[in-house]
Amino acid sequence: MPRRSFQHAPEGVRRQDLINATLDCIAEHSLQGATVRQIALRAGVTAGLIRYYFPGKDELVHAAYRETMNRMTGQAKSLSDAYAEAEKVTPRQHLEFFVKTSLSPPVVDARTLSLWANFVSLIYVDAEMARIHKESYLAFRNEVERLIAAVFMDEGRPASRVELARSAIAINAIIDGLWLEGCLAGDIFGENDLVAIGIEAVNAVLKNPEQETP
Amino acid sequence: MPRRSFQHAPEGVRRQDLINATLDCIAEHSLQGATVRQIALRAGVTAGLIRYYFPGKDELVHAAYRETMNRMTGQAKSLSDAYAEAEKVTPRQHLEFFVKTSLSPPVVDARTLSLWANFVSLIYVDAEMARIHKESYLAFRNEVERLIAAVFMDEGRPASRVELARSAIAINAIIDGLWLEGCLAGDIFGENDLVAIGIEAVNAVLKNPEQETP
DNA sequence: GGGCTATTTATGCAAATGTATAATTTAAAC
DNA sequence: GTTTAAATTATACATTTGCATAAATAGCCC
Repeated sequence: MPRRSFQHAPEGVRRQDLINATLDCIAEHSLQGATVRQIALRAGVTAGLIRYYFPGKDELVHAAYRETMNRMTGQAKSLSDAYAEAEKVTPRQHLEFFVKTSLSPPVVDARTLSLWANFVSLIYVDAEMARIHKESYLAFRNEVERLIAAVFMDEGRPASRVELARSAIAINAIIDGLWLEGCLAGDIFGENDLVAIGIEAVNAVLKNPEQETP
Repeated sequence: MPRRSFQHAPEGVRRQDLINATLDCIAEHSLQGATVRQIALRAGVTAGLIRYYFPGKDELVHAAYRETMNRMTGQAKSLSDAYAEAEKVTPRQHLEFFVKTSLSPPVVDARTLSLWANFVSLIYVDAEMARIHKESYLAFRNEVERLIAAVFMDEGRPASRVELARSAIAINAIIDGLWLEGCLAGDIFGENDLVAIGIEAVNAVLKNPEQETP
């Protein structure tokens, strides 16, 4: 009885295949359904191979998490940066486009949320997952803060360090919250609604220069 | 060798014990760590008993999810309703208090987020979990909409049905997003910061009567 | 085209998991 | 005090899980 035939995969692609298969399994059947056998089946290899590319299943999941976050933040950032570069836009338009990208597919997507929730569920169990989370969270928030700082600067509004941070937190929350709603109940409102509401809310928060009413 | 001694539990308490034990296991060790044996150990009973109170493990998890969402939305709603009843407050103050409650412990809490993420990770796998999610999500959003409608009414601002819905979505997003940030990175900003930012952002969104700039 | 090494398959294993079932104990009913 | 029904424990079972290891294959180097 001959063994099944196979091919040697080129540099790095088998590794990537395994990561993609892991993401598929997690998104569709949750972590419980992402067994080494299911992952291997999906990747078109046998289960043993996983341990050739990764020390263990945990490390494969770590890699899958990093991949997911890189895709999510990368998508929004690179798309809106390319847009800002191509056309001559104001910082405010740049920020708006960033919001729009963050609130449109494929960032807003049931599958993306499923992956995200599965990974977040491991943050309190696995220290490495916590590290990856913290890293990607700060990356996203810094990006938001950068864009807001540019808006303030451009519009000649001096903003203190803490005021800037507060705005970033609020706007980050708006994006995150709408992203959640869009992913979870995407069928309820149309895609454009989400973007419009997001931009409107962000502008409302930014418009708020004086606060103290004595 | 005698069996271990035990007590008959009063009506409903054993069931509740099992649910609480399940929540503990999930919060601390994720769904993977919430095995029937671990749950039983935590509840101080033996594993077989679970199947006396629940048809299977799935149904126990469903019950645990319902419990969690009831606690979360119940907390914010009942606390702020009691507050509104006790003192004579304006609808705007009522809304602010609701925001405050939603952005303070125990709603904002690492454990709560851990539970929530674990449950959400099952939404796409388990139809009953999806039902529970949809139900509790709509309950929360309706509550927000109700509070906002009262504000509009009180301040004599006629708001169309869709305008109201849009405000509710945006404010809901602010609460959800800040809740997320607070749970995930609670150490970064103090508890009061979160509430202050939330109220400020909500007011900014509400302040925004006219939109179209021709 | 014959070796050589990296890559891949195949098989096995011990531990863990959800569930089923029978035996036993508690405590309420009478 | 017995009887009896409900609550609980104990044990067993078939599957599944991650991992280890040995055998086999593919494709490059010379």
